[in-house]
Amino acid sequence: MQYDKAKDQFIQAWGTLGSAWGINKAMGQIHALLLITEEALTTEDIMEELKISRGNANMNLRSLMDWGIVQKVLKPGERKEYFTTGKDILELARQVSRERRRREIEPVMRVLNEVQEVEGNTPQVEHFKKVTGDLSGFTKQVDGALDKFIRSDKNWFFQVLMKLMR
Amino acid sequence: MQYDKAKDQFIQAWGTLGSAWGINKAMGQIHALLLITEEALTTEDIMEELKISRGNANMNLRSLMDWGIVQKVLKPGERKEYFTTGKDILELARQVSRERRRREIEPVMRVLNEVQEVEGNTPQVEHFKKVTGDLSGFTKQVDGALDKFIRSDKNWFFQVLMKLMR
DNA sequence: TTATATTTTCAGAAATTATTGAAAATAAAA
DNA sequence: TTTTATTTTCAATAATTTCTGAAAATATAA
Repeated sequence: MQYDKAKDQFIQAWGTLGSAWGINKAMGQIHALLLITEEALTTEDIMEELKISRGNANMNLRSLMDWGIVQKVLKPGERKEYFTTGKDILELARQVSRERRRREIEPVMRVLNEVQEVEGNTPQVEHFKKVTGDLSGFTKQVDGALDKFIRSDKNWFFQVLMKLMR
Repeated sequence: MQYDKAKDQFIQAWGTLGSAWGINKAMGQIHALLLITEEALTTEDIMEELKISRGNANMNLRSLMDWGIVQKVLKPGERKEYFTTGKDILELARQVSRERRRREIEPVMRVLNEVQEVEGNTPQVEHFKKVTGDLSGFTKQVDGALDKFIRSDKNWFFQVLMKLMR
């Protein structure tokens, strides 16, 4: 397979995966492009490669920086800003976990705790408390494991995976 | 907190969480409603509770059945169809994992394998192979662990979580 | 200071996704 | 069979999200 073809397929796939997981397609594509490019790129490079507008590129680069997975690089004596992303996949997974935990798991846990305060002891209410309690318990467990993963080092992760597989 | 308020908050939160993870809001809300309702519900019940149209309810119920997390219940002597969802949260997580694996992880792994076949040995191509190779390796590991989880029983899961936490 | 390069913003347009509602299809009952 | 209940489909519409492009803001150089 030709490099340009492979590159395009990868960028496309990364964008599609993003969409399926609630991430803007362009955001996924920019990330993919930065991943496979060793050097940092300018907004214009990205606009050109992905055929998107300046506004679009700028907005999604900002989002990626908000997620903490893309960094601005300033080159001495250059006026333009360059962008790059870390190439360590495990660190990437860790950062995405960290953000999703903060953005989605935490709010859901807050609601689950709140609604547990429901009044009454009809079967209906009891069932509601049971289900939301179960969800809350499960979420807490996952959250704890995720926290451990986020704080962990490379070795820990692979050791755990090994344990899991046996 | 009043039951109706708690119920509404929970349904709302479940819909929002769904959206953030690439699942249609109404789908999440229907699932939430079925979760907290012990008895099976008809399409009309759902339309009324969530104030959505028949088409919408029908479409999203079908999607939920495609995901394997909602079941049709036929009541003897009744013409209407009823719908319900399993109340076991761990089993729910397992089923969602199973489907996401099939729908998203598998296609991505296929692409990652394909693009590894890229020709050339320029630094650019070498870097591309390195990054997609790393991604592929990471994905395989996660996929394996997920597979184990899907096939596992309740005890296994909690034992693993315990190990993870210590 | 003024000129120039670069980034950011944001209103409007385009594209995508979700929803409605009524007609068509299906299935059970009479 | 016909009638009635119920589900499914789908074209039209609405809502939401994404994208554009040009103007405004910012920053650097002259």
